[in-house]
Amino acid sequence: MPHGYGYGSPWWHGRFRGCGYRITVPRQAILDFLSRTSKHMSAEDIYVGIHKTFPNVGLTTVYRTLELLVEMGLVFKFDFGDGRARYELAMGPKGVRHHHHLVCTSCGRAIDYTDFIDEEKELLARTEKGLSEKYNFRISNHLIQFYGLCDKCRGK
Amino acid sequence: MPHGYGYGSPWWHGRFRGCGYRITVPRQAILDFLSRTSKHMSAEDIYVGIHKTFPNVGLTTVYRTLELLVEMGLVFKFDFGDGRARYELAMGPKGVRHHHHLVCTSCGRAIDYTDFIDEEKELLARTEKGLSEKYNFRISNHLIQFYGLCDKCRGK
DNA sequence: ATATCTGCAAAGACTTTGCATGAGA
DNA sequence: TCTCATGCAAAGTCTTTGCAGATAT
Repeated sequence: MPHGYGYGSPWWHGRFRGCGYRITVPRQAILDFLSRTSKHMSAEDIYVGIHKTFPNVGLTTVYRTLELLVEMGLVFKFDFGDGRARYELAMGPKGVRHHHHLVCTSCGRAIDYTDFIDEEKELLARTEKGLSEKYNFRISNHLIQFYGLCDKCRGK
Repeated sequence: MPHGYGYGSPWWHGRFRGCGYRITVPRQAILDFLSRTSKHMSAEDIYVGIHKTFPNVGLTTVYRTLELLVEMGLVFKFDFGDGRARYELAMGPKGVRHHHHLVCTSCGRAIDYTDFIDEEKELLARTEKGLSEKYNFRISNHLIQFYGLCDKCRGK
């Protein structure tokens, strides 16, 4: 069981304890919710999504938890240009699912794609190495997004 | 004179008239200001920057003008993760200067880089073509950013 | 002449902060 | 027990909108 998904503690419990962070109901609810979806959720989406089951969890806690998860590297934060941040789990049950986004500039819809990832990975690895050395940066992450009009919005 | 920089009208006058947009003092001031800098400016940076010379130009107009320029494709809008948008001219006097950004996640500083652009261009062209066909998207733009710690922030 | 543009003030939207209470280890 | 986490309310920031007056063509 690669990432510890089973009947015991979720795999991220150790990660929390290692950092001195507490395992609380809201944090479990948020991580559980994110692990059950493959969409890009806003803070409010998450708040609404867990509200039926956990009505006591406030929007503030959602924001604070997401900030923590992003800092821990468990969650990625995206900006699709509509003024609200989107979040998604960095790794799913099947491990890291490397992908990027195709964002419609008209309706804001974002599509995941995984095409060309292998070639891309190779170029990115080289680029990261080169940039790290040239600019003395410690690169930890990258973002690639394509913008355009989705099929539905092209007709307009 | 490739882009019309000289003693006559700036090259973008025609572009404005072609769209039915008027050439006004604030618009000229903002485009002129952006063309004199190579940095990534926030709306307020621009407002402050032109305020000495054009004290009557309000922040609202800066926002409205930037929105227009982005829509026209004359200006790119970026998000470096600190909650305020940054803008830069899409093309300078020497034509399009294709580059991407290296963003420090600690201090927010953004560095332009143009390394690996040629290889990248080729891969991007193929990727764009493939994605356009597969997802029926009309891709018009892309964004690539690397995140990490800059040399100054690595010491901390 | 007239449709567009502008500035000010106010509103809007998302996110963060203060602080007393509650809960995990 | 004792520090960390939470919820609520309020504040903070960036950005957008309404509207009357000004401006470009």
